[in-house]
Amino acid sequence: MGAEELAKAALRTLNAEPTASMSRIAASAGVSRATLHRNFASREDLIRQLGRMSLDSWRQALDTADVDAAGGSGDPERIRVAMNVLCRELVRDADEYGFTLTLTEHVQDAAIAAESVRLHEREMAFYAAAQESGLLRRDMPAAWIAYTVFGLLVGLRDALRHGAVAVRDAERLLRDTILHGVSA
Amino acid sequence: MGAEELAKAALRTLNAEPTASMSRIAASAGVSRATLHRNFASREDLIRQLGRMSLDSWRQALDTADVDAAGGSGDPERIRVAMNVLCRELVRDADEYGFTLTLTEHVQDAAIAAESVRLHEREMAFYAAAQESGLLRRDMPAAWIAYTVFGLLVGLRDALRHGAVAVRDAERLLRDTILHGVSA
DNA sequence: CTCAGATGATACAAGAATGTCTCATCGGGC
DNA sequence: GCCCGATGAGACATTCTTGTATCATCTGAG
Repeated sequence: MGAEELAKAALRTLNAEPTASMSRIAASAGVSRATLHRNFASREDLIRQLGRMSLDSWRQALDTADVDAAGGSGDPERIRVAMNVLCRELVRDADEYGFTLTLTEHVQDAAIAAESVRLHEREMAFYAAAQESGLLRRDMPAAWIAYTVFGLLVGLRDALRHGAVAVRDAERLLRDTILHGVSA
Repeated sequence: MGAEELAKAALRTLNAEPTASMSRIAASAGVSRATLHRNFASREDLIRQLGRMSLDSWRQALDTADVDAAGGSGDPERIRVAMNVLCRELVRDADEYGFTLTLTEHVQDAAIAAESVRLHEREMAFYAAAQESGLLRRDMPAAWIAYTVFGLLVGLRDALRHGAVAVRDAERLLRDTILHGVSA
């Protein structure tokens, strides 16, 4: 089993059990604790790599949605499309990297924290552009919109985990709720 | 320092640092570890009591909003008022009991898990009634609406914690976003 | 003042998790 | 068949946390 697979196995375990010990993670992955430690020098190292994977996935979501160019263009239609793509990509993230959403250990690593802030600001700038273009309402801070999306991702993660919503409905529900809320 | 104050101090510490040890909790509260243990036999006991406090607060929110009677009445105006009150109460909860929102240890205690399910269903029934009365959209599962509110509370908690939004704006932002989303 | 109760400081044992190490075993490539 | 690398099993020391116990000190009520 390669380091990549092992990391994903660890991710699955930690998604279900965020405080799982190295023993449990190894057992769930079907390898010995020794092998786990051969691939990840320490628990901190493992968490850090998972954090990086999560940030990579987030960055890829922003890239795929092309938020920078779309935001810079100011074109409402283009921004609308980017917003849709972003929702789709973020749903995938929430499903895959769920536990990193509410993980607090990450902040300890300066590089990860810095990258997290950078992506957060990139996303926020996009929302600000969407506000200016008239796509999103202007009577809220762009920062709050970012926290809205984040929070709804957490809610979606839990809803998926508890089986309250089906995966195939996830994207529509998320996008609809972000944009229009739950009012009739 | 009474047990009540101590619990609240512990709550503050755990809000900032969800995995804080008993030593850290005691130090943050300004008491010795011995005193902390005199008030709470074990860490599990402390967490359980905080969980109970959180659930009490949640139940009180539902009670204050009078969701059962409002939902049962089917009166849209009454439901609308209840929804507003519920938002106000939940904002208070998110601020005060933030860390319990994403705490996983609680599930271990059967009584707490059961009560949590009960309140969740109470809230969901209210949303279902709100859907039937025409206040909330019907093209979403009531369960998803509950997760929406939950997720936005998590987002709000973090936004408040990071200083991204002011406490005085919290209620309006939450209610507005829940009901109408962020679209212009 | 006196004393009971609460508190702080400290020590102690038990358990869990971590990180390192060694050794035996297995399996594929040569 | 042989060997090298990866793996599993297990031992080990270390550290952290927890829960308990003991003792000195402080404080407020009587």
